[in-house]
Amino acid sequence: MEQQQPFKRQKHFHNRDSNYHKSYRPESQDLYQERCNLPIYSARGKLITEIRKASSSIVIGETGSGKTTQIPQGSAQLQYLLEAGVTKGKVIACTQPRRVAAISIAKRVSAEMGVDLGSQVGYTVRFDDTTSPQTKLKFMTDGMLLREAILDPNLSRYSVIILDEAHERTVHTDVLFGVVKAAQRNRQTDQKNQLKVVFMSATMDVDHFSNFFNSAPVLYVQGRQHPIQASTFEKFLSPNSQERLCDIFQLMYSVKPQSDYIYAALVAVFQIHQEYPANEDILVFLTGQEEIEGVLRAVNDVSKDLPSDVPGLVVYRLYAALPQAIQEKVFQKTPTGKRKVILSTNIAETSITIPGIKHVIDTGRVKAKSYQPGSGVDTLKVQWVSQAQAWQRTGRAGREDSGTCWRLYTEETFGKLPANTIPEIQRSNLASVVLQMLALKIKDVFHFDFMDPPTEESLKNAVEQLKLLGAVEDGINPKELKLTTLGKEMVAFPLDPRLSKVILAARNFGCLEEILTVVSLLSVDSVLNAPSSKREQAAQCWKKFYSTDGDHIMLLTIYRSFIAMKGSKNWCHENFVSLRNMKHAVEIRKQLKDLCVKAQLPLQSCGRETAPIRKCLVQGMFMNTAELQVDGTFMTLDRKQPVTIHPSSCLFNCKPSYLLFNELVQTSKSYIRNVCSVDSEWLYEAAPAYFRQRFGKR
DNA sequence: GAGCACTGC
Repeated sequence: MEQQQPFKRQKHFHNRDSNYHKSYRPESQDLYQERCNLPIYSARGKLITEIRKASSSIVIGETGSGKTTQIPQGSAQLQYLLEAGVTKGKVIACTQPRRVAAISIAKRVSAEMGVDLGSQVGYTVRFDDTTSPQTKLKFMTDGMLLREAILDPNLSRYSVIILDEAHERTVHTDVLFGVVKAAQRNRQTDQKNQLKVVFMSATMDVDHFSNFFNSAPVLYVQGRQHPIQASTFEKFLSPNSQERLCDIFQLMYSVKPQSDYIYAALVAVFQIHQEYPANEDILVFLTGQEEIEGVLRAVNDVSKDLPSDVPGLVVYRLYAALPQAIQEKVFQKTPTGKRKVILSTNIAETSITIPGIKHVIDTGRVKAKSYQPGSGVDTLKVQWVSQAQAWQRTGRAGREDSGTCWRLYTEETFGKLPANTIPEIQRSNLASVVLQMLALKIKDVFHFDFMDPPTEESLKNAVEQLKLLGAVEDGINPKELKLTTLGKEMVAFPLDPRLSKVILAARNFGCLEEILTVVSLLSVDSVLNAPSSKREQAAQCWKKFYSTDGDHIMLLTIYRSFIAMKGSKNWCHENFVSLRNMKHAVEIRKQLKDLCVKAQLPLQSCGRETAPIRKCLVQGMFMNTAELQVDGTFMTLDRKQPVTIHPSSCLFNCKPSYLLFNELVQTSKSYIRNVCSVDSEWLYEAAPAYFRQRFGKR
């Protein structure tokens, strides 16, 4: 029996971390028993032996199989055995796509091993590092490991690298795939310095993974215990009670296509409500804030008219922009005799786990951003989910017990959905990725060993943008690229390269203090946030922050007021400013400021002047500019695309001759957000060649 | 006159 160690409470700046741990804080005396009950526990020894034999291996197992906590621990014990010989002094890294996961798993594993968090077991995430020189097992975000790789491309501190949740295919994990493969190859010749790699994933794309990793052996971990029975529903037909006693997971498809998935979701909620015991909670997947607010009203309206003998409903919303306190309500215990209904975006797919969900309603839709390298515009559209995503949603029901999942589309439709979601790297702007790759000494980015390569056009676009910024130039070999002095400086900042350039340009305009604030606020979700019921009042209130120079100056005013009010929660509340996002901006600003000090940039202020700030923004964002037309509309300078100032901007209804914008997103129209007015002279000064070539001499 | 999903350094 192992030693028990109570959980140490760690203080985090982000209070957003707290709710995720709620479902993950078992009593320590139950810990050992809980571990023994994990599907993986009995097979653990055998798995570790297999992992020990192969230089790379792939572990496949569903969420809840225990692989995330048990494999790193098993590897750590293996490490102790090997300590004397092969891997002395080296560390085992285990990466996660999300910081909350890295933190809570580190806490869990240190408790299971009976050691203090921060001693042999620790975690490293942005703004928070609990590791120490004794740390042997380190949980971290994938982005953090990628950052470390820039300083040490062979990852020589590590003996084993475990990439967990590899099926999620974040940009960071995808780049790491190639990086660890290269590091492993480079370290192969030295017997005492070899790197072992373990990829852990849910059951998808097994062959694809194994092919990429030189036919690495695939090890399976048993997952869900409930057999799944699929059937269809006509008019929300309920399965009979006899079947339900058989511990079978019911998967239901719609017989006919649903023309209105929102209406169908509403009907499904009330059908389940009438057919199933009131203590069984429902989770509904919808696409966005507005949709969720609408369904919330509708459910509440309908439930008012329910007969008095039908149990009541308690409806909760769940989406990322929702204030923390309201998000946490989904964890509240439902009053006896009432049913909990949660209306959620795909935040509940992976990021937040709500215990006790018995029924999932899947509309089959998701709102997703897509990027076309040709157009340079991001679009935000409601799309069909992939089959893998549908299964992920299904898996949110019946985690402790059997459950049901209602797919509001036909089995035929499901069959036609793409098997997997397109990896993020194939639908993102790669400027930042390419800059990082060059810093990792990957000179030929076009032939990098990607598991699923992005299009050549997309890579070319990124290189083009970096050249425009003066970060990258052609090497001696025409196929190879190299970083310029400026490019090397830009790599230090965890920002979009355009914003890194803006920060570095501030040294020439004497306004780094202001630029740090503006860039930090541009890096977080909108700090202006109001509940829909108080929209008018909020809009009126925000007018006192407005600037005729634009949103960037408005953001600066908000930040200054926030600091003057000493970060007062009340002030935020009264002014409809998001305290959570402001705190996040403060944290980012501190990190950026530290990096500036390291880079020896002078921390100067331009006082009340705004021109230096706007000139400085132009240095990095000159390609994101629009010109006023004779008819009063705006047109982007580079692609001559008609755009509209977003109504949330303080320059909405204003007509400056030239505008700089931070974002162009197509929803119902092509909107530019976060805009400020600039002088045409500044544009030519910032990028003479670019403007001369494109628009001719004035 | 619109309403932006999610994550990360």
